[in-house]
Amino acid sequence: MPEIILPDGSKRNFPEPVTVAEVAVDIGPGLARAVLAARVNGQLVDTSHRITADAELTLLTGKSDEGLEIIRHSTAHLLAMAVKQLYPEAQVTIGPTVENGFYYDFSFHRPFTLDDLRAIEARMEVLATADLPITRSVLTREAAMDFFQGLGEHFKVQIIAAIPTGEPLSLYTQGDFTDLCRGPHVPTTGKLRAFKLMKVAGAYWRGDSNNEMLQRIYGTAWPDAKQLKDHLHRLEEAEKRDHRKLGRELDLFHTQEEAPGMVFWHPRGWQLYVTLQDYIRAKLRGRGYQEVHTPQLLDRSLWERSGHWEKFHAEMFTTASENREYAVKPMNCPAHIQIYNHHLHSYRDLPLRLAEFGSCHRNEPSGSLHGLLRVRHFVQDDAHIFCTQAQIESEVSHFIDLVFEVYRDFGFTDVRLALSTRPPKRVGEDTLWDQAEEALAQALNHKGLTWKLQPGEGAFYGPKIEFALADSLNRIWQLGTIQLDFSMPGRLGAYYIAEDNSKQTPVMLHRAILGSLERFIGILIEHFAGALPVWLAPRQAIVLTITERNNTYAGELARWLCEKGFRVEADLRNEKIGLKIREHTQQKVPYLLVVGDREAENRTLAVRTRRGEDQGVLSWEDFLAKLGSEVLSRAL
RNA sequence: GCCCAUGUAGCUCAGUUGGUAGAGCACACCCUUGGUAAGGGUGAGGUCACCGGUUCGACUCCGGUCAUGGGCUCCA
Repeated sequence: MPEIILPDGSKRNFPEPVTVAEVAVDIGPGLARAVLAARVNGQLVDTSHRITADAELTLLTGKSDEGLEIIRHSTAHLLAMAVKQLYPEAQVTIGPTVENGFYYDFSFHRPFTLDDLRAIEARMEVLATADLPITRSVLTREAAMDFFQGLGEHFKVQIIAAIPTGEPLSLYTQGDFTDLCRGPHVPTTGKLRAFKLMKVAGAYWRGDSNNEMLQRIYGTAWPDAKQLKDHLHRLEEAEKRDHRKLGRELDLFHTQEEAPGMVFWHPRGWQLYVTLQDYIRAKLRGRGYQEVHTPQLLDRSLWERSGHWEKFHAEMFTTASENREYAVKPMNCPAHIQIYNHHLHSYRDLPLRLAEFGSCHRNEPSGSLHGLLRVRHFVQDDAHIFCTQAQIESEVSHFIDLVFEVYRDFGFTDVRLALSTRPPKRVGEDTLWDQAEEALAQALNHKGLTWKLQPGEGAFYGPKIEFALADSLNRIWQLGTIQLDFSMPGRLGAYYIAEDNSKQTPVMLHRAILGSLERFIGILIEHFAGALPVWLAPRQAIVLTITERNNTYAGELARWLCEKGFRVEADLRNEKIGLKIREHTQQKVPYLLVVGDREAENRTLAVRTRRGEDQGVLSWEDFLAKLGSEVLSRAL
């Protein structure tokens, strides 16, 4: 006699055990059609699940996040079924859901082509239309192993072998296809109506680069056709703001074959770069930082002492000259320690904060390069803080404040924090790691911040706090970091004289706010879709003439604004005003200042924004004041 | 580094069983001096990524290299 409590608190009584599907029918035919799975007393189950005792029940449809997950997971099974029907020799492995969709990895003797993908998708459509029931069965681990052994699915056998003995395993069957799966799944394949296969890619079995390369097919799936269409539209929009495309269109930078992973900054891109550097310099002012600059090349022996050579020499660029071998610096810390070591320090000197726009080169794997977001030459807004154990928490705390302030200036308010702790391969005593991890956690907790623990993700020399943010498309980017280092100062002989006249090794904090200027600019471009706020825009305004009669006046105006400290150009070409408006709007210049005979006569300018708004006719001084206040307030 | 795809004019792209290349935009010159998202005409511009092979002949076929793109792995 189960009594079922629904999420709205209402109760329904049944004389005997009922399935989830039967409850849905009891509530209404619309829900009966829409229900995909359910949560019974917190447990996710299929609609065929029989409820035998009193229970809390939530019916899941495609409208809920959980329902959507189930749709995607079931679509992955549908994909595997189609692949097995078309290519019986293909071996199935795993098929989880991912953001916006799913993938399924197959082992196959040849790569899947785009034609294969189309054929598979067509077969999936057929199987979905056939509306095959999806049924669950439970087998012992041994029986399941025998079953997949019999099918010749060796990867599934390996998966089962990795599951602890004694656990019963569930299998899901639809038509002639059966897959090992925890479930739940939609009741029939007909519930899968809006999906699309997106791409095929390689992926290592179990994510290990020593293993076989599998064929991964990615797909997207949604509750209905409209949501699928919207998703595809969002992808198109994201493509439009790709920083590589905008970098070319806005003439900011380029890369070329002769310097893979290294950027040629064009005048406008470099203007942005310098603006960012100036901004960071201004932020460091008054916070006790001192800017330094160190060599690009340092003798190999220094990197051996720092420990980097052993761990990273394959990714370091080297050069030899006059019987010496140098490494192009991949990071700045050993160089900053040299500056620290140049003087004898008292505990009274600490904390000592050395900042550098540190130019670094890392020979990243060729396959990982990506526009400005993953490069081989980049400049970090780097700094190293030398301090005592006791000063760690306050230094970390001040840094967190600084990071939040900086991100807010760019309009990023959704900042996410993570604490990464000791990795398996590391240097330093565990007691040091205990203290270091504790100090970072304390700093976060004392500020009342929420943060995520990332066990094993720390650097080899110390734990770190990572700062990530969400951009206008809700994509997450990791930017800033503060890392504790109990190791390198000791290895490179840094010390200070403590209050008791003893020699002590300082703690070093590595920290960056933007991370690398290159990467940050890439993120900014995509976040703003190229329409940078006035304070960042390479060209803040452009003066457009109606006829060549107005050239002298336009030139005067542009020069005056430049002298006042703004980035303004004049477009004196013999072209129609419509063309000039179009071109500079596309170039996303914030303000277009139109001057014709009327404006020249009255010494005014007609203001139009890149968004097409007419802001009327202003005097020189009024426009200057407007520009000035927007730059000062960093208006977005 | 691994898997797949791609590489033709500054940009976006055509080029159909192998016979040394086209368009639009951009560029140059000329006409036009026009008031808020493309005025008109003429012209110039390519070692078809690079190297090698097959062939009488290769942008086209084959092999290799490099780069780019999408993933995987990695990311001090």
